[in-house]
Amino acid sequence: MNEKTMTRSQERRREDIVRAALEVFDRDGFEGARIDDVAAEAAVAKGTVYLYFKNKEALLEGVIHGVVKPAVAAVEEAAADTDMSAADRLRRQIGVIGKRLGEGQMNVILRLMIAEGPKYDELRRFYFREIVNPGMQAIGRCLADGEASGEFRPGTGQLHPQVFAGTAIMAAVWRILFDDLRPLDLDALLRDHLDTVLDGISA
Amino acid sequence: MNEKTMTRSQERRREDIVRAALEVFDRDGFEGARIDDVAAEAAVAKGTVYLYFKNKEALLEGVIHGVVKPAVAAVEEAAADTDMSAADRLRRQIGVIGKRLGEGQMNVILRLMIAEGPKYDELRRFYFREIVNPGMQAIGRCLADGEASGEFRPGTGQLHPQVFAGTAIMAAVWRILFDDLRPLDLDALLRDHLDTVLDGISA
Amino acid sequence: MNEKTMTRSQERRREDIVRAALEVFDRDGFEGARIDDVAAEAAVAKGTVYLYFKNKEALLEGVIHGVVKPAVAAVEEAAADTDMSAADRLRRQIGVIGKRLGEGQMNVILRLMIAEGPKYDELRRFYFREIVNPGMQAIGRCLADGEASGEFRPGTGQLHPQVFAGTAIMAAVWRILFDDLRPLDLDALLRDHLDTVLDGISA
Amino acid sequence: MNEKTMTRSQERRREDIVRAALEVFDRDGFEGARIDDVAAEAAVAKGTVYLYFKNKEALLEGVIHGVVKPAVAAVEEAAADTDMSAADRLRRQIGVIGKRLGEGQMNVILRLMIAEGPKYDELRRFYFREIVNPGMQAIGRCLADGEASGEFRPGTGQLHPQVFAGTAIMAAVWRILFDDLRPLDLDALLRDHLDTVLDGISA
DNA sequence: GATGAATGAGGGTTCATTCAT
DNA sequence: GATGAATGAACCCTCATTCAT
Repeated sequence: MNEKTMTRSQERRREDIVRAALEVFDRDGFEGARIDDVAAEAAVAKGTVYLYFKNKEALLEGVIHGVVKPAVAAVEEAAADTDMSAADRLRRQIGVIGKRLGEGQMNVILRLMIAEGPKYDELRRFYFREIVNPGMQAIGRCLADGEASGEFRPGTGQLHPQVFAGTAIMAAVWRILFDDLRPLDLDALLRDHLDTVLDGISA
Repeated sequence: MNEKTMTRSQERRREDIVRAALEVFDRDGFEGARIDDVAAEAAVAKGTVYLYFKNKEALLEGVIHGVVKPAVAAVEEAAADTDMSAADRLRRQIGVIGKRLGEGQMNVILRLMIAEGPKYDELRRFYFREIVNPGMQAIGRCLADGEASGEFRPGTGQLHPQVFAGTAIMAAVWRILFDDLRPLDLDALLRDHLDTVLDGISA
Repeated sequence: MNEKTMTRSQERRREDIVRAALEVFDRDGFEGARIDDVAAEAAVAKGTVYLYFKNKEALLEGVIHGVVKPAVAAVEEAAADTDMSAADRLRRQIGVIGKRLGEGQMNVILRLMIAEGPKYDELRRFYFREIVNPGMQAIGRCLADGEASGEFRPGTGQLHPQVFAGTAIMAAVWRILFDDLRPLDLDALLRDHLDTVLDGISA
Repeated sequence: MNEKTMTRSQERRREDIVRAALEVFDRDGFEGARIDDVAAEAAVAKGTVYLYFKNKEALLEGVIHGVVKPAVAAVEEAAADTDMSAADRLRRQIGVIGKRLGEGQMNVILRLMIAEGPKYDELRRFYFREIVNPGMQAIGRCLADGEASGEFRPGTGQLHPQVFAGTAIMAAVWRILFDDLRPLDLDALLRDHLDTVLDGISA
């Protein structure tokens, strides 16, 4: 099945399988997931999965790419908005990252990456290159711009961007592990975080 | 094998197995780990593993307990030190968490928890109860005490403790996934983080 | 697809498929051959193969028939030549068998027959009836005629024809298995064989 | 499972599996054989087969080695007997080969070699090196010795040994394919063959 | 008729767990 | 208690065959 020559209905089928795989991976983890279940969830025969993905690892890639690619667009779009103040840009940037990670699909991707990434080098590189690095750089630019404009105090541009993204990661991990034990108010958390760190860097 | 009636050498044996399992789980993940490999690494026969742990899940528990229990002590110890200023206590608290998560065994535990936690409820509860919740509470106490003493600005006691722990989690995840692609200076990162958030909450 | 009502181009298509199958069976064996590969080799779609052959076994039959039928004609033609001396007729007969088996397509057929024959009874019967038995009888007639005419010593007519065909079979098997390890000079081998056995039976 | 450190009962188990595999391979061919059936025939669990053979190919090797090795001894023993006349030595040599190939296990091996040999290079080389080449050389020595002693006519030493082994191969193939359609009297065939070729080369 | 995507039974292999020694 | 051979359920993947277009 050539990816370039897929018909409309084939593309839909491929998406069905990716969607099903995401769901099953979320429920059972990657190793624990059975292709049988993915197929059933996608309402296709087991063999059909292998028409679209050459093996289970390719399916994992498909799932991760499927979620990461649109997210890249969102991060880029947030970064492109350069009219606002540095603080507002930072708020927006962190907000986008936090929302994606704290809820929905990117949450599952993070879990898959942490669980399976160490075994699949190319996947780790892809994830770093496409989304993590650009995200860190976007934050870094906000910091540098804010310092340059005098909005943030001197030295802010040198801070690790991870300081500003950490809470979003924490929220994601919390959601994966403890959401039923102690639910987290994502918006309030991100607000606390931003208020605190922005106060910490404001001139 | 009753845990109460173990001889000295049996306890040592058990520890060998736990140590070996931690190593193999770190290398291959929990699902990817073979009991054969754990046994070989511990220099015992495969059947012996089952004398000390009734199945693979129990071995996972053993590994996690083995790392978490001493860490609990460290967190408690850090929290007990109430002579210092709130800021110093917070620095110390975050430092302990960050060091444990950013390097060494707790890093592996976090990965195991994120990967397998959703499948093993009791483990998640244990992890939350024993280490996460106490850690969050210890941070919360620092914040409340600092606010009460006027060291931190009003409202600080209401902030989510996750704001202060997030960077440590981020460091752990980074170490798991990207350490070879972009190494992280853990000390510098934690310093950036603490400087920023402490500035953000200081009165 | 009724074999009687095929158009010219359909017949050509069928032959293409048979030719392709012979090639793939030669390369991968019958069990190892994939219908996909046969179709690709014949430059038709996979489904098309099933328009001409109801299943893989029928394709095997088609391949074997396709090679055996013309060979039958050759054996018959060689047998029909009754003008020559018995020795010359025998030489010719063995030569035809040896050439067919030692090189080219009949070689592949022999391999397929030995590998798959035991599983496909009808095929074995066909092969025996159409080519093996007639071949043995043709040799037997040469021997009997030569004995009757005094050209061969008494008793020659009672000898097993297999004695005279064995070297050709050996050559075929050798070619299948050891051609790269120790190439065989087919003509020289057959000459040695004929010289020896003819000396052995000459009056 | 280390082959050197096997206990008596493990060796017996291994032999059981090899024996079972030979039987199933004989019945269904190598590709058609299911490990399940081999295990059942050997009265062990499927997994046990994999304790003794790392995969199906290794099992095929085990089967072939198991039959070829004792046969090598027989060929060597027959070749060692240098007291007899060249003709008797040749009779004996051909007899040993013919018996082995015409009946019993070597027959199955030949079928397996012809069917699967082309796919398993190492197996072909092993078979050639261990049994075919030594067999051909043993025959060649008989011929050369007989010529040297004047027992055989000049030039006999130059003849292809395959001329003398061919009928045995033919018998084997016949037995594989046509034994039910036209049974072969192996002893009579070999006698015919030897009488004929020995007459053909006698001085 | 021709196509090739879809199907799903089947089989090789792995590995957690058991148990006889 | 310690061992490691034995077990068999489970699962990924292949590929002959079908069938909607």
